[in-house]
Amino acid sequence: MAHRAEGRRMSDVTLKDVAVRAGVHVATASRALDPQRRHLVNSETRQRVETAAGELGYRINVLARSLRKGSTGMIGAVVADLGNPFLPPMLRGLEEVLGPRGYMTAVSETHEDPETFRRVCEQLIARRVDGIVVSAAHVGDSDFISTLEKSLPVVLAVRRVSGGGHHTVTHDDVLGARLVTEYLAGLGHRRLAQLRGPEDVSSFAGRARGFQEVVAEHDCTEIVAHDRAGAPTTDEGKRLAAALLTADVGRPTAIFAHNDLMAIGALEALGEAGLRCPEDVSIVGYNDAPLTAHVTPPLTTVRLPSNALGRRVAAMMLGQLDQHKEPPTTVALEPELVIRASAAAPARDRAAG
Amino acid sequence: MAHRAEGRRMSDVTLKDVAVRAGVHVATASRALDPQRRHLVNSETRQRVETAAGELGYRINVLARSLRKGSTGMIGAVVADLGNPFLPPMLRGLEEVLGPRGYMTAVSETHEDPETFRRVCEQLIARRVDGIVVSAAHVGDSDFISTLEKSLPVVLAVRRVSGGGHHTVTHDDVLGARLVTEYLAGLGHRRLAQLRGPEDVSSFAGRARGFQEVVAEHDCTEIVAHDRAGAPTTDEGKRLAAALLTADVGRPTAIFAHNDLMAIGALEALGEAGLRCPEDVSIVGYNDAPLTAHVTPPLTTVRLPSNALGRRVAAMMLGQLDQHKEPPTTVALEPELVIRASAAAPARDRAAG
DNA sequence: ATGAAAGCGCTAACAT
DNA sequence: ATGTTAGCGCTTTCAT
Repeated sequence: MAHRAEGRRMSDVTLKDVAVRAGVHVATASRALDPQRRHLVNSETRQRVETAAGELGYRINVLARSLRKGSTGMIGAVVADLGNPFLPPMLRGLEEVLGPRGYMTAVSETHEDPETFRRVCEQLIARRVDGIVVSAAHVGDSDFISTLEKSLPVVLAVRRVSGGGHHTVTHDDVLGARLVTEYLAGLGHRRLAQLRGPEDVSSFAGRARGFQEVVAEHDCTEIVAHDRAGAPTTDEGKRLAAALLTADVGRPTAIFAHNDLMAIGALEALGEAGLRCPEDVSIVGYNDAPLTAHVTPPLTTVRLPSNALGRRVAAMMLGQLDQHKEPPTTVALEPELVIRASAAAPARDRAAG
Repeated sequence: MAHRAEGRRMSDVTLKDVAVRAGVHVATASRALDPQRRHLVNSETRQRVETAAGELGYRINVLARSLRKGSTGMIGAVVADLGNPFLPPMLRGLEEVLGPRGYMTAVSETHEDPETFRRVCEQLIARRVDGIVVSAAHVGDSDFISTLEKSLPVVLAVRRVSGGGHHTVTHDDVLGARLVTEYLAGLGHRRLAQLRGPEDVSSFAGRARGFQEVVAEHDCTEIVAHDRAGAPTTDEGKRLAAALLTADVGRPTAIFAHNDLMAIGALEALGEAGLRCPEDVSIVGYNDAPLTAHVTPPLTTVRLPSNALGRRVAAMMLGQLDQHKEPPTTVALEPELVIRASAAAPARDRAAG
């Protein structure tokens, strides 16, 4: 822009310049260049304007347009951590449906920090995005989300907040955990444990609940870890699993890790304890992250329909953008158990014990 | 915004509203709310303005501000695929240095599609971002990048383009490949092969070159795959490796895969051919992606200083933003060989062959 | 079919 | 220390 360059830069070419060169009024130039209104202008004039624009290297100033029109055509996507394997497919799903409708998606990270989360959201509102997709919420963020909703359309993706009342699309984490736990119980396991992720994230809370429901229904025993993961990482998984393996109430025959990283950590802990998977202890993960099929043993885990989730989120956003005043609903998409080799029937002697 | 809501929304509160409520002129309100100019206003008046702003839930309209000031405080980051493991740390590096300087980073994906690439860049320029970080370039994009540079500061990250002449920060891929290949040669391997990624991406081109340099220097033989990967995926790696293992010129004793996914694919191909790694064939990957330490055997690979790269990129961007007219330079950051278990000395009989 | 004029919300130069 | 005025680049009535 002018303030920074000595000479005029291409982006400094303005609609007025184009109009002058084409010998028309800016209003006409504006019409000629807008797909929506080009039919209002003589096709010959339009030609002239288009040529002029091309020759000058004109690029519309979306800032000015947005200011005038009151909308930016931007959707902000706020995610906790781009390292999460389900995010790329989800973001792609968003683009796939928002893009053709003329919206551009901009992704920002919070790194799971509440303050950054708020700052990023405020920032996006200040920039007048037309809507925000929040995939970084913690369960206690309900009031804050309500605040945001006073300013613009919001859709919660992946993570819900307590209380409901917001437009949200999540994975069905309770179901996912039930799938895992029922599979384990069906295999004959009775002494089960879970490696829990941070409970202020609805995904982990849901998995914990699904697990416990099934444990209760099948009269299994939950071997409880005294601790829970600070962050759901490989190291934390290893630490928690190690504690579990030496529990004074006896060790579990199967472990449900709330995500694949912790499952891999548990695998490591097993190895260091001289135990084998799945012969001595079965392990199941969650997310079906890349490469989980290639660890040893290949990890049984849960696959999430993340691309579909992104598309649903986008559809819900469009609903709000288009003024369909649908009441807030939360839809939960069904995950799928991927059976590989890290879980098997418990050894005879242990099952009997 | 007004056009979409029936009632007035919080974001529709304007500076004028604040000024009226505080009983001052908008200009005064503007000053009072700007950290840079608050000292120009009586502290008592400032109080009144701040209170009024707080009560009304005023949020500055960055669109209007940017239009007036001629800069947006936004930096666009254009990446090929968020699934790439080196991107999150790099993006974080960007934020870490750009954030404190008042810039916000917005990430967009191209999915490796040239048309999307151009569209996204144009879009960002239309939105008047202050600069673009391009991490999705193909080697032939030099002219296009030059075009962009006419409009705004550009820094190339990770991938360079042919011809040079742009501000760029990359990983030293030639060095990385040399590290791998020298390690392999040092182990005693003489019959080497590489699994090449798409050659229109500088990273892969560099790795191919480093590999071939060392092969020539150590009088090794490159067993050439007739094919190359369309996309550097596990499946492609498996396909290429399978072909290599049945090559009529005899199979290699070591394979350098241009990334970890292809290396894992090669591991699979080995397994299906009844061969063991590293006893029969050594395999080395690239990127040190998550979980590569946990596959069997743990993958020897190359670790990239991606966070540092992001920070350097940001610094280079700030240099341009701050008008230091440094000439375009390209800096290449050194990667590091991570020795695990997928590469070992070749078996005696094969080494002799 | 085109032009004139107003204004989106803000900041900067210039008064006072 | 505060108010006045102009204008960033565009779109949108309203005239013609």
